[in-house]
Amino acid sequence: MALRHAVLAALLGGDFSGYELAKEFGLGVANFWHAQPQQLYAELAKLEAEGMVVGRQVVQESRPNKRLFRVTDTGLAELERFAAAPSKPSFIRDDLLVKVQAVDRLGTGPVIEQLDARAAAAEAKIELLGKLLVRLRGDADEEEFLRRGRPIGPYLTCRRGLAFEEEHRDWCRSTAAVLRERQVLRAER
Amino acid sequence: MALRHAVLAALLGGDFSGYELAKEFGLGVANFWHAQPQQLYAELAKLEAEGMVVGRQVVQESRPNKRLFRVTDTGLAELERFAAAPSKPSFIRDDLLVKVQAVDRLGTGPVIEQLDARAAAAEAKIELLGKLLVRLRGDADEEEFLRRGRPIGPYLTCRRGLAFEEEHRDWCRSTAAVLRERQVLRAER
DNA sequence: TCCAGATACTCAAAAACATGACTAGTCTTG
DNA sequence: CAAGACTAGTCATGTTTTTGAGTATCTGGA
Repeated sequence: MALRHAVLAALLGGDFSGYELAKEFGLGVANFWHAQPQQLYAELAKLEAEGMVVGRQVVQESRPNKRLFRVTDTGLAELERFAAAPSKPSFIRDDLLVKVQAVDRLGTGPVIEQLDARAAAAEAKIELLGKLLVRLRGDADEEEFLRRGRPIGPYLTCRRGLAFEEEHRDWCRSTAAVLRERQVLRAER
Repeated sequence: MALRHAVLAALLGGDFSGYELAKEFGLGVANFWHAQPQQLYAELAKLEAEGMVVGRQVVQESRPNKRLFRVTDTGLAELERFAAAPSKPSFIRDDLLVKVQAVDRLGTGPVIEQLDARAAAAEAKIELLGKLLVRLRGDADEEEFLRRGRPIGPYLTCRRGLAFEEEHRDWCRSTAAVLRERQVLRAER
């Protein structure tokens, strides 16, 4: 039920085509929701049918035409309703954690490799999000921006994404270190 | 495709019935996967049909009989295969973050309330996980347990869950504080 | 003694999410 | 100048996850 709201929330940041929206979902929006492009096209079509967004054709030369979508008052009202309704709790759901859970009975080599890869991926994302934060707040310093800057929503969700990635990286590193040390100890006996 | 592996990994910790497994999924396993009881019963039936687990009837007086499941060698081999395959990246997907994203154009009151509620829920879970960690490591101190304790898998995933909840709580608190301060500033103007 | 809650499951349906294949022109880079 | 990536989508199918309702017995507390 919430993909639609994620789309509406993303469209508050400007008018986007399905294609552009997909790119947003690859970066900023990825901090709170994840979806394939096909899903977005489908959802936009539904939202338009329900009057939550309106699309307008933009004719382009030298590349395919596109349809830009804008949130309507109906859509904004729906978001307002959604914001006041209770949220469901959020969980982690992660392949790699399943593997770590089972690590006592499994070969640890591949798991350690994947932990390293994940840590590196998280590190890259941290860099990216750091830059995104700077871009979002312009030339204000953070404290000042938090007090008065706009838009504040995307900034706050981005901070959450950043903290998540940092935590993720740290856990991957320390877990890989623990498993490595145990490998060494086992080899010694 | 990974629920089955989460079930297998959970069953490594001992033999469980569907009902007991559901309780595991409410606590320790919740740190890396989430599923409804109905899903678990269905998955266990499939896994049994495929020979990944075996069930045995346990007759009980004064309460319904149950079927305990154990992972077979086939199941363990499947876990091994899974552990060596590449993992998909993990994302956050959270209703509340969607609301925060849109907060510039919405009434902030309900969002702040929900942030407070979430922070409190996270705090409660932190307590719980703290206790679970102590129980898992017995009387060893943490450093020693990480080096030699067993089983280490559940301990490591539990640490991840704990770090996640702490980060979540902190973000909820600081975000609520930011939004409150901005409300005050807006009222003053 | 009644009622809520725990134990132990089952069945069915709907919603959400993921995957793969396809079209078709343009722009960039080696 | 060819290969590959980018723009801008569509269509179909399959899997996973969620939601709701139901059954039946037993225990513990007001």
